[in-house]
Amino acid sequence: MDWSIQEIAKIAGTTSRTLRHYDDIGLLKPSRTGPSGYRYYDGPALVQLQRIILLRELGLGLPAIAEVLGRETDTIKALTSHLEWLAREQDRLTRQIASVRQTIDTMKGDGQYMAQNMFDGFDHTQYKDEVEEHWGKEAYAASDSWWRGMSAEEQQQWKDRMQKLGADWISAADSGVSPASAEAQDLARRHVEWLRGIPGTPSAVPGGDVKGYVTGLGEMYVADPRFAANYGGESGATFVRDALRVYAEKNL
Amino acid sequence: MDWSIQEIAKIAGTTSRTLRHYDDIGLLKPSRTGPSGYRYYDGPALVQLQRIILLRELGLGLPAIAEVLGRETDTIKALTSHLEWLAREQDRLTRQIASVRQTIDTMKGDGQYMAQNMFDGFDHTQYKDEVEEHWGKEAYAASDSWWRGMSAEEQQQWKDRMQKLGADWISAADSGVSPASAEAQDLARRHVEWLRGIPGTPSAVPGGDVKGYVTGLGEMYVADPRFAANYGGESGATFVRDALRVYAEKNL
DNA sequence: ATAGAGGTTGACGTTACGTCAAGGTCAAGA
DNA sequence: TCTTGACCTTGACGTAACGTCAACCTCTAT
Repeated sequence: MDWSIQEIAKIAGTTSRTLRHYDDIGLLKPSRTGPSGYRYYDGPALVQLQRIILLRELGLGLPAIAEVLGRETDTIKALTSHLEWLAREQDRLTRQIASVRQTIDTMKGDGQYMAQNMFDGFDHTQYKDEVEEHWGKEAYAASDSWWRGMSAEEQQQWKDRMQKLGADWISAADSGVSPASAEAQDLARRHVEWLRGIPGTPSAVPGGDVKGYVTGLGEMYVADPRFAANYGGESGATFVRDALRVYAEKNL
Repeated sequence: MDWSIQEIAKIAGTTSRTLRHYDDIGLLKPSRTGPSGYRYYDGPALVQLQRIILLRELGLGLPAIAEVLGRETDTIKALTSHLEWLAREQDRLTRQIASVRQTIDTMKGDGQYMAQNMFDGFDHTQYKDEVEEHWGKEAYAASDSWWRGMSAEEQQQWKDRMQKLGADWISAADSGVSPASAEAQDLARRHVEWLRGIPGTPSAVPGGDVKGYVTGLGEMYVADPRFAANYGGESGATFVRDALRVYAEKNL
C-alpha cells in the first residue's frame, strides 16, 4: 500500500514540488517508481518525510537534515549547533533593530539624541564596530580610553564644545555665506582644532593624513543622517563638508 | 576629481563587485564612464554610495533603498516598515528557539517533559499552530476549552491516565510481543477509547474518520520525537503505530 | 474512446553579491 | 617604445529551498 506524490504531500502537509525537490537532491527517494516515472511513497517514506518536515520547521537546512537522516550526525548535536546559530541570528537582529530605531529617532529630529552622543556624533559603545571599521581598532581603543579617562565634568565640557560648534555651523549655513567665506573657513579651522583633540585619529598623530581624514569626515557628515543631524540635516552637512574641503586644500 | 571603482570601494568600505552590481541594477550609476568602459565616481556619487551602505547595514533591501533614493518613499517610512518586519523576524526566531530547545530537551529524555505536557503529548499553548494545522482550528478550540474547563484535579487525573497508558505501551513493546497480539490490541482499544475523550478530534464526533485519524496519529508518533518520547522512543512508537494500524483495520 | 485530473522533466525567478574566467587598458620603468 | 603588472570589462555560475509556468505524457472513470 502506497501513495501518489500528491497524496503523501497532503498527508504530510507539504507540496508535490517539495517532494520532487527532495528526490532531486537525494534527501528522500520515493519507495517505488512506476514504469511511467510516477513516484510512489510507502509508510516508512512517510515517516522520513514527517521527520524532515519537523526538522525543517525547526529551521534546519536540508544538508544538515540529510546528515541526521544518514546517521552521520546525532540529531541532538545538529540541533544544538543549530540553536547556537539561531541565538547569533537573534542577537544580530536585536542589534539591528536598535540601530534602526536610533536612526529613525535621529531623523525625526529627536533633540535628545545629540545631547546623548559624543565623539563627533557617535556614542562609542553603540557604534563600536562602525568606528573600528572606518578608522581602525587602535583608533577606537585610543579614543575610548581617552573618553573614559575624562571626568563627567570634562565630558560635559567636551559635549558643550561640540554643541557650540554644531550650532555655529548651522547658523553659518543658514546665513547664506559661501563655504569659502572667511566665517566658514574660521569654523573649519575650529573644527579641525577640535578634531585634533580626539586621540587615535589621524588629526591627532604627527604625520597623520589629516587632509584625507578631514575631507573623508566631511563626506561622512553628508552621507550619514546620524552625523548630518548634528549640522542641521543634509544641507547643513553639505555646507560643512564643502567648507572643510576648501580648508583642507588650502591649509593641510 | 574622481575615483576609480576600486578607490571608492575602499573609501566607502565595500567591493568593486558591489559597485558593478549597483550599476547593473541601476541603483548607483558611475558619474562618468571612460572610453574604455572604465567606471569613475565623483563626490556626490560617493555620498549616495555611503547612504546606500548605511541603509544596507540597517538591513534594508536594495529595491527599498532605490525607492528612498529616488525620493519616491520617505526614508522614515521605509525604515519604520522595515522595523516592523525586523520585529516579526525576531518574534519568529524567538519561537523557533523555544521549539528547538523543547525538542532537544525531549530527546535528551527529560522526564519532566512528559509530566508537564498533556493533550496526547502536546501542550496546547506551546503547539497551538501545529495542532491547528494538523487537525483544524475547530479541533484546537474545542479541545482547548475542554481542557481549560477541567479542574486541576481532573487535569491531573487525565495526565495520570495518559502516563499509565504510555507506561503500559512501553512495557508491552519491551516484552517482545507482536503488535497484533491480544495484549497490544487491548492497549490499542484503550488508546482509542482514551482518544474519544478528547473533544474536537475525529474520534470524538459521530461520523468522524476515526480510522484515518488513528492510523495517521500512529505515523505521527513515530515521526515526531516529541511524541515518540511518550512511548519510549522510536522503537516504542513504531510498536504503538503498528498495533494501532492493526486495530484500526479490524475494528474501525 | 475521451475528458479531466494528475504526473514528468526542464528551466527561470528569488537576494545580493562572491568568485572565477577570458581578455582589454593604464601607468610606469627599462 | 616596449613591456609588465595592476586594474578594468563583460559574462556566467553558485547560493537556499522551493514557487511557478510550460510542454507534454499518464491514469482513471465514464
